[in-house]
Amino acid sequence: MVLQLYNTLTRRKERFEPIDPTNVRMYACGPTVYDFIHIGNGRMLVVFDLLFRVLRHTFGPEHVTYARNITDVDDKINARAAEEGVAIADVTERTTRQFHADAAGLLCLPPTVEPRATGHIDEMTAICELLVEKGHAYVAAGHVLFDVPSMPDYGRLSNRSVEEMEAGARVDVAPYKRSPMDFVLWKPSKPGEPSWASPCGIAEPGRPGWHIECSAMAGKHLGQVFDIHGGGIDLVFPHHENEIAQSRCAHGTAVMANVWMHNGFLEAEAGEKMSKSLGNFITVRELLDQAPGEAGRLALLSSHYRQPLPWTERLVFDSRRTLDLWYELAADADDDGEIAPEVLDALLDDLNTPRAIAAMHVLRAEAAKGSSDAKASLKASARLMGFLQSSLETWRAWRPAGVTIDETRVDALITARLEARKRKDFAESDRIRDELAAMGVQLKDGKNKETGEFETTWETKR
RNA sequence: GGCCACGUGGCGGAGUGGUUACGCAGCGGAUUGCAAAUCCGUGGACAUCGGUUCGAACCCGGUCGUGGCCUCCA
Repeated sequence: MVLQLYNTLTRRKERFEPIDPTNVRMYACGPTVYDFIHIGNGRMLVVFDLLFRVLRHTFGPEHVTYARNITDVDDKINARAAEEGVAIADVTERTTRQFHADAAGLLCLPPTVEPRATGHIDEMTAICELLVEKGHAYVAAGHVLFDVPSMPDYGRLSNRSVEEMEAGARVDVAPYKRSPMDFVLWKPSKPGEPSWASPCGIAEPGRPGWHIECSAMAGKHLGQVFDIHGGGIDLVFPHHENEIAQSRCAHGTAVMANVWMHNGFLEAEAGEKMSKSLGNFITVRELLDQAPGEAGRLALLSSHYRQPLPWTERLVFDSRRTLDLWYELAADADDDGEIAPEVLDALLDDLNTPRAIAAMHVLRAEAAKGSSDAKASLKASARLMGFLQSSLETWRAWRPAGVTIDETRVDALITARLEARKRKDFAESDRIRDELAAMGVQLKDGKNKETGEFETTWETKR
């Protein structure tokens, strides 16, 4: 089985052929750092992290370069800083720290490189110069604007023609634009806004437009043409379309990236897109407060990445239960198990995570019946996908944010209950169980697998 | 208005021209002092109408419905 990926550019699933198998290069559009990310951003992180892991497995960990940028210059950041009365850098640094914690919380590996927009201003102005030089951009009223009609196949990624877009255009047409679809590469800064020396002979200082930072960073870290570019489906137009326009016209290449991948949306209740502007979102931080990160990760991978994913508390709950079973079983599994072919095949088939997870359920059942091969395979397969990343003890010790339980007291009560049970004093035994329940502790009676002895474990109520 | 997805059992969710997806819930059983947890087993589906085909949930067309993009957005 070879890796196949769905390519937005061709609207087909295609066999993945890297430009250079010793250096497979992928780029994903990371966050604009002005606030906590929400779980839709989390889905993108997890999906491309999984792809990163699959590529590393296929081509070797040292043969994959994953660039995921941080956009730290943007109007929303400026607005947030003004609102809080703090320096812009305070907002971007704090939010970047939060973002790193959230990404790690969802078990995402750090990308190979994590470029920041503000560190690539020179590359951005260079692209502006190049585009003006080549007749694909022009200067007007202190702006550098991309000249959309100068690019014959503009709109190929989103499958729309300039005429169509103009027909339904809701964009404000600034008077200095030659064509309504032209977009900003560089714009003047107002006093108090971050600013840099402008390119193309513009005297006033300015700042970059929205799309140019990705062209600059991808070009610098991955080259003029690279393998995979990803992001949320809402980025297809205009963001990725414009990135493509800038990069291809500046570099004179036929493509910017060979494969374009886009993940679908999370849906809030009523099948509505979850988004910041609608306000119907929950943050990754809130998710990580109420469930272990791996449960959130499993929930985010529970439908195929291109499909919409209805988000419910139930989904997170079920995901956590599933992981409970995997953790319990894998605890004493061999570390050198084989990744199950069914799991790997599913992942290689355009990251078919629901199929991979179904295969894991089958392995789990076999492992539960006593197959040590299945058990080791379950562990290896789960690890490939970014699960079972901690010990059983750590997994069990997870607590929701704000919940503190006096474990010494819990242990004492459990011991007292076991003694009461031995005396067949079930009234007392049940009373203690109720007392623990009131503390938010759920008891689980069972038999020790090895000794066969009766034993009681516990967890926080869910 | 233009472009693009999607419509599978109570819920979630893969798949696909002819054979079990899978999970949760339900039901039955095992276990348990009783629960919970766990384990085993099990019923139940392919929006609608036509067409192609020996055979379609899967291909084609119409209809109905839902959602997304076209503006900041993962």
